[in-house]
Amino acid sequence: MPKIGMEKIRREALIGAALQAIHAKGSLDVTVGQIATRAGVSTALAHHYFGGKEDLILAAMRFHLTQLGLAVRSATATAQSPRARISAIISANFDENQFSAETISCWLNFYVKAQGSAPAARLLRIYVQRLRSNLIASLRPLVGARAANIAAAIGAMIDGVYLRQGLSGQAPDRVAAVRMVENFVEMSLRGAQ
Amino acid sequence: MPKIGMEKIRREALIGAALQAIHAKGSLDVTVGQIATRAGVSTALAHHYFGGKEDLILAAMRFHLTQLGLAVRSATATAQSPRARISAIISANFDENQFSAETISCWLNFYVKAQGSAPAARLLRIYVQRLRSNLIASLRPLVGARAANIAAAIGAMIDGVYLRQGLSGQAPDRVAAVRMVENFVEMSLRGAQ
DNA sequence: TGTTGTTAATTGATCAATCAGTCAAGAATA
DNA sequence: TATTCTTGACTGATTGATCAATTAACAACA
Repeated sequence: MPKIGMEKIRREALIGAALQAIHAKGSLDVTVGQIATRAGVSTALAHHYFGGKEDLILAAMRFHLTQLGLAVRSATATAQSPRARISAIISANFDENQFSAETISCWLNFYVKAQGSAPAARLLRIYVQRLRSNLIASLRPLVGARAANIAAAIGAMIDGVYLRQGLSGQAPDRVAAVRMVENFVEMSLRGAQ
Repeated sequence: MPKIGMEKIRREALIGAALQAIHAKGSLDVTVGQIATRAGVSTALAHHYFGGKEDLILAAMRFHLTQLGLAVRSATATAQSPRARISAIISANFDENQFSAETISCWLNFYVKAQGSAPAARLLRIYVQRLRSNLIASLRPLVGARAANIAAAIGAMIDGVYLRQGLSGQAPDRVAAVRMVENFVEMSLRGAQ
């Protein structure tokens, strides 16, 4: 029963289905057919709206990138100090939506995809860059020139926690994750004069 | 011109070729044919010696796991104190062989594979577990009960550095990597009483 | 030494399965 | 009717895996 203005609905459904499928299989090696079926449409329709598998995957990446961006902006909006902004950034990176089993396995797969796909690498670099500049902006008033190094370490630690969470097979522990990174931040700030 | 005793030679050649191919493509999505050609043998021979693609990939994982284990053991052998042993472990994880573009992209792919393959997950957990217990053993005399948390953070940071190195596309900077982790260790030890 | 049988090593050819992408035609709405 | 939406059916290409057949090394023996 075709209706008017289905494009947006279908695209969103297909992106959601792609993310589900990636998580379910733990790999980007999902067929367009599996994604389409999950979205309740035909393979041909997926191609019709996205042109090809590659573009569908990239759209799924962009979706998560946007979600994370929104979470960070929302969390930092109410922060009243540089220190509070740092905590808000960290907290947003580990919030319920980002630090879930499904999202984690998708990010992990995107990282691997980036090794062989220039567009995917570009998208991931946006994430890295954005996190980095957000952190540095908040760190500089507190630690000056050390901001860059500390930001890099925080970023690596966050990514590492994601990586290991994906491997553990256990339910993500947001509190422990935040505590680990916050502890590092505290030590880094204390180490500054 | 078949000779006797080729099995060991062929297996090593195929494992090496698999690692090269994985790095070259940046993905585990390499065909048995590509690997076999790189090793200078036929597809059928690869199957003959490894049973199937899965086993060949797992053998390649085991190879890196062994190499890393040897590097750590060799580095810690001469360490005269718990603190020195920690540095030796970190240094080994970032030595020339481990922290190379080829090895990094392989590890990254293995992490993803572990999400959908129980045997691969088991192998990776060996690595995580071994690093963890090595670190804790050396940390406990220095920081007591905080050892477990610090070890987890060090492990996450190491993995995170690998992850980001894979994405950067630049030549690995071992010195900077070691400095970042060592700096965290220093802060953690100073934070102990 | 020459002959013969046995085992190890290796491959070309091929199969069955899977998949991304295409297209023309059908169905619903305006 | 024109437009939008949707799909079944199909294809060209790829891939992991299999297997019968070939070649060479080796061993026992005459």
